[in-house]
Amino acid sequence: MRSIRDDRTTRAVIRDEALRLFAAGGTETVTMRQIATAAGVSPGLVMHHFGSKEGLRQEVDQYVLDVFEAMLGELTGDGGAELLDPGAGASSLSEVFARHLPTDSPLPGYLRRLLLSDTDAARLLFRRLYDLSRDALDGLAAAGLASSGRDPAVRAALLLSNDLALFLLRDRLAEVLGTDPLSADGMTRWAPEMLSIYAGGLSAVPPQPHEDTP
Amino acid sequence: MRSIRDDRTTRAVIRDEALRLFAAGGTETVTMRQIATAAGVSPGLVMHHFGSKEGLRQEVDQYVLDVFEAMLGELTGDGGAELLDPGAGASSLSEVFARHLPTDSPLPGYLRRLLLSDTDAARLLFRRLYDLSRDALDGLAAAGLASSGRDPAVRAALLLSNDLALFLLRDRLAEVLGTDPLSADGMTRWAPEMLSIYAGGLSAVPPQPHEDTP
DNA sequence: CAGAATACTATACGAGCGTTCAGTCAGTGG
DNA sequence: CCACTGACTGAACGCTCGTATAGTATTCTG
Repeated sequence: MRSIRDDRTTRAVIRDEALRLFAAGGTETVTMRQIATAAGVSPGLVMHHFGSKEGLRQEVDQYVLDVFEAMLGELTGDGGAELLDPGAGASSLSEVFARHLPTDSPLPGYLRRLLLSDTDAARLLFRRLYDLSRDALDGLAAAGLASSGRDPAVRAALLLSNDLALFLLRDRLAEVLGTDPLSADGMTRWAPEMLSIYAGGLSAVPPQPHEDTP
Repeated sequence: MRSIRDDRTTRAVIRDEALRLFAAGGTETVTMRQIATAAGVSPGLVMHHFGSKEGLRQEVDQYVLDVFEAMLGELTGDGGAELLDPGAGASSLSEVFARHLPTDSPLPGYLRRLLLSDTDAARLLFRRLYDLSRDALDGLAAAGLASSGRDPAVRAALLLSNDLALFLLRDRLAEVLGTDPLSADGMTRWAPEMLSIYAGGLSAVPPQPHEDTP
């Protein structure tokens, strides 16, 4: 599967193919032989580089975690002030990720499986995201842009949960809406609706969309 | 694993144990031998009753779908008028399911795996839920309790997605909140926060909780 | 350029998988 | 009482899995 003019090392190619296959089918279902074939090498070489299937899985895990952590790093520090500002750029985790990742990136799919797996990596990642959500809510509350609610812990969890649902149900949502919600087009449909509810609840009448930026 | 005084047929016991194991570990990971052992029978008997592992899987699928469909049936027809009424009973799918299922029921877990699997059963079920969500939103809009939003299709999908997130992220949410969000206690924390946002957005100051019903 | 290290392949092994099959046992109708 | 049927067992089959190992190419290094 290696295309001509591929600067990655063979080791990186194997890791990337494993990531892609794991994201599509889960780590249990994908076999070492499938990974080897996809990478264009022998099964033995996969063992040579990663020691075992578990070793490969852990390395892919760490790789994905590092990529997301780098993205998350961009969000930290601004206290989530971008949220609730329809004119500004990022307004949610999903949006940030969607902007930084190509549409066909296997990372969202891998993240989905990782988050739902019963592993320490999943727990750590979710805790990290939750803390981020709490900080963002605190920032919004301090700026007077939102209330922390009666139960701030639950409210932060709820906001995070709503956001992650876009990831988890991506395929199902794409089917009923006819648009991938993580694509650019999908985001322009999804984000205003979400922001409208967050701004004024379900009863509020949303403003008319404007075609051009004034 | 069969307890004394078990009125179920052996076939039903196998089906139930398979459901429990499938919910916990996924259909791919669980082996016929594990199922047989859990049901207290030989592997051959599982084959005898269900023909193949795939046959067993399909029967469990259908069984779970039937149970959920029965619950969904209770919701149909009222147009979702219960929603947004903090005093009334059901206000979301999650709440209905949580009320009808024991805390340790394997069904939510099975539903989670089913919904995220790339199967026709998953597509059909999600479509069914989505239609239900659209009907509920229409009902709310007709009753003047909510706006359909700028993009009703997206708004209905968003409400459904938020609701299902509770199912999908149940374990992770329980970890950070210290309460299972699908338990009775968890619901009394979660629901008011959700309703508050739906009623007035993030900025609205929530009313103080009242200990007794006046 | 020799030699060591590393990249890589081919083959094989044992374990565990879904499935098959011959046979035992209990109940049932004629 | 016999023949038949469905429930059920236990051993075995063929296959695929992850992994080990021996050996060959390639690259690095002094």
